[in-house]
Amino acid sequence: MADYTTLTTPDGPFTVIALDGAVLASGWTADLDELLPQVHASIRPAELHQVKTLGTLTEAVTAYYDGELTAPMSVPVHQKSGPFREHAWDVLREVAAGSPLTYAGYALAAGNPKAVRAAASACAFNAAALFVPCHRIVRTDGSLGGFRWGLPVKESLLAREAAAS
Amino acid sequence: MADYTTLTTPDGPFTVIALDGAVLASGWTADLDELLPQVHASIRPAELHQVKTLGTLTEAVTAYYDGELTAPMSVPVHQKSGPFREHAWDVLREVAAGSPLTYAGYALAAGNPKAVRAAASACAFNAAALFVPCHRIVRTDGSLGGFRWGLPVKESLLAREAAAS
DNA sequence: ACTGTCGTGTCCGAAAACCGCCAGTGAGCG
DNA sequence: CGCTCACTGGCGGTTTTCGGACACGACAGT
Repeated sequence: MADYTTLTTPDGPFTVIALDGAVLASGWTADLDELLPQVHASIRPAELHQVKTLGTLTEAVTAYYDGELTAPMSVPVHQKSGPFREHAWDVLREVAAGSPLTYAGYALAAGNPKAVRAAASACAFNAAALFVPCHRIVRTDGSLGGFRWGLPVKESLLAREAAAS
Repeated sequence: MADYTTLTTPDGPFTVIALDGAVLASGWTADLDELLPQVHASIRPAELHQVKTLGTLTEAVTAYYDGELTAPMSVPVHQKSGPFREHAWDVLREVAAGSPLTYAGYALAAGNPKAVRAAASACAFNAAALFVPCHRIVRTDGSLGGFRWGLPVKESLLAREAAAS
């Protein structure tokens, strides 16, 4: 039985699903059916309970939009996959706002320069958007690449982080 | 971190691995490497700690060999598999000593008369020998069938239980 | 009698499909 | 000649799918 809440942001409604104080999934949508399937089947909650706030988790989001860009990086996140992805996600949380990485650079940082495509998969299957800042990875040629929650949101996030640094 | 202990029986050394008072695995061997792989990977303990006794668990075994054939049936057992097997294991614990069942009869009792082969698999993958009395299932033609700990042990157990009833 | 075939649930290994990419090509254009 | 752009093949980790293997027994065909 996990909790969820939706809050309003400049980029639209942002929903967070959490269990035991750790984020299971999050993204710019108000639709749970878009969010739940991203949670690895083995830890997917059977039931959800709507709450007004998730304490430090929701605070981190509002803090982020108030300019404290590092706030979401320190909340616990719980997601499962293979060894490479899990490590890659950890690495991703160390990437600083305002200095985006290319997919190739990200693969390198994750310890396997040749695993570019796998690194892109790690981004694609990251369920905890914002808390694990997959939006900070862009293509080598400077174009944005993909984003589950829409490229406009990715662009907005990057612009906000670039402006603050 | 689970506990284990080995005790001596008329049928040879018998080892029990237990966690939180429930049997994880057991069998007529003194070799942990024969026992551990039987525990479902998702609940397999990383480390083992040898103990002198496992309290009621070891008492149930000695009681059994003293003639209290039902003693092992009431100790908690913890093992994981698919729905059919888990149910089949529960059913198996209700089979009385001294009145062995055929594999076919066992499949029937487990609720799926056609799943004879699956029932045999349930026996084969039962990790908690004696506590879940898979030795009480024999072939339709009266021959013993298989037994992970050696057919002589299976025969000895059945003879003991037949004599007492 | 003896031999083959199928049914059933679960696990295991191998193989294939999937991808939020990228570097190397070759054609088209000014 | 220099540039862009569309196309292609290759890259690696994970998930999904598929085919076989089993502690057997009933049945049909030799």
